[in-house]
Amino acid sequence: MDRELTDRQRQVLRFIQYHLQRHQVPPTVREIAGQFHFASPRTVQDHLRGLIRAGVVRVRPHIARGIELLGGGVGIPIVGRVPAGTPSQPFDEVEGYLEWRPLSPPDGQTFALRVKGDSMVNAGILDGDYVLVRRQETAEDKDIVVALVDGEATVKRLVKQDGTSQLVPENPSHGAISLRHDSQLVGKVIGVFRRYV
Amino acid sequence: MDRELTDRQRQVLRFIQYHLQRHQVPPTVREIAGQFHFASPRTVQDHLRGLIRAGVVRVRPHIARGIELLGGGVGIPIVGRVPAGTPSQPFDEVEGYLEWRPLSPPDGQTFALRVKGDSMVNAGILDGDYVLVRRQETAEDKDIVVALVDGEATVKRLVKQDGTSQLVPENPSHGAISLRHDSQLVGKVIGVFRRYV
DNA sequence: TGACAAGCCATACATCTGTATGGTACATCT
DNA sequence: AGATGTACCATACAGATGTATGGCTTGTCA
Repeated sequence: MDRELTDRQRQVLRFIQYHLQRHQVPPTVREIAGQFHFASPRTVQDHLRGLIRAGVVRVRPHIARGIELLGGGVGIPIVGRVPAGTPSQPFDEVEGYLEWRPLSPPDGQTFALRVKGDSMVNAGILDGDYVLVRRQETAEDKDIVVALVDGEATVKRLVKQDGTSQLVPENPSHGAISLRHDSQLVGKVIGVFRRYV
Repeated sequence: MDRELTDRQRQVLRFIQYHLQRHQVPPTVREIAGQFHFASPRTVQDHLRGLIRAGVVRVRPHIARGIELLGGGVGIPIVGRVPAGTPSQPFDEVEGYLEWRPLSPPDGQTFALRVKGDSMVNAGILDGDYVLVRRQETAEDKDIVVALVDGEATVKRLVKQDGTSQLVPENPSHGAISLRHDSQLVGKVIGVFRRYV
């Protein structure tokens, strides 16, 4: 698997990406056929098989609109060079797609949490930011984690030293909290998202 | 339209959101019925009609999996209280869904850019972060913007004062750049995304 | 008490949809 | 010359799917 895509296959893949962005659902086999003026659904099957072999797509069998994109493509295009002039099709300078579906595999173990307070400002996590958290009960030294302290969820950096664990803020005006047995680790912060109104 | 949702309707909506996150596609009418142990697809139709009247959902007629969420819901669930115990069904404590589809309407005016340098650290934008940019040629005072300076894209805060415009970094060790006519404003930063490996 | 809405059920049907069978045309590589 | 792979076509079919018709029950509100 993971072979090169042919031109046609790339076109089909692009259309699937486009359809997903536009309609929130992948196209049916016949909708793809319609787009490319294929007279037979079989033709689409062939191309899909190619995409599957290349490892960029999965198809849930016997399920309507069962095409799933594996490599991403649902999101915001990441441009390499910023085109100065016309805001035309960015379709070509695109380096990839920024998305967080791969951050959230279909296991329900990823969630978002709104940050309260400024204890992590020096790590670039501000009040009101969203942190993306993957649920797990252990973490490495220096990981940024979410822990339950006195029933409240806090975001801190985990520092393991001499057999003890501490929740260390990234703000000189806050103190560290030693991770006691009653403080429970909820998960690891795998991303930060901030939105300007 | 835009009336209150009933409890049942809210549950159905939650399930649609959950299904979208999990499978990249909305559920079929019968998949919803299965989830709630409805014996008849008609029951789902009733609830869908309610959701349509409430304005939170659109249904593309006669199209498989034609349910479209209007208010968002494709993304990572934002939890209110962090459940300490079992990572069970997430779809009840969910406050909303973190997503950036609303940031990127299908007009191709939004793109992402990888930040180089630390000139905006004090605004919580670090080296390697992605900024989400909406293309526009003007911006307000205090907006964080992307501008082309000497052919390079930079992220700075725009400060308008006494009829002049300046690109001001959020880092004391960097200097401001006056926005000359040959420096071109590319767009406004509407979001920041950072991913921890 | 009666109107009304919410929530549910049973059944039916045309069409949509994934998938299979069995082909043709045209390049490329051996 | 033969094998191989890509790209396409015609047709068929079982099951999935949206949707309609016609009900039933329960609680609410006037």
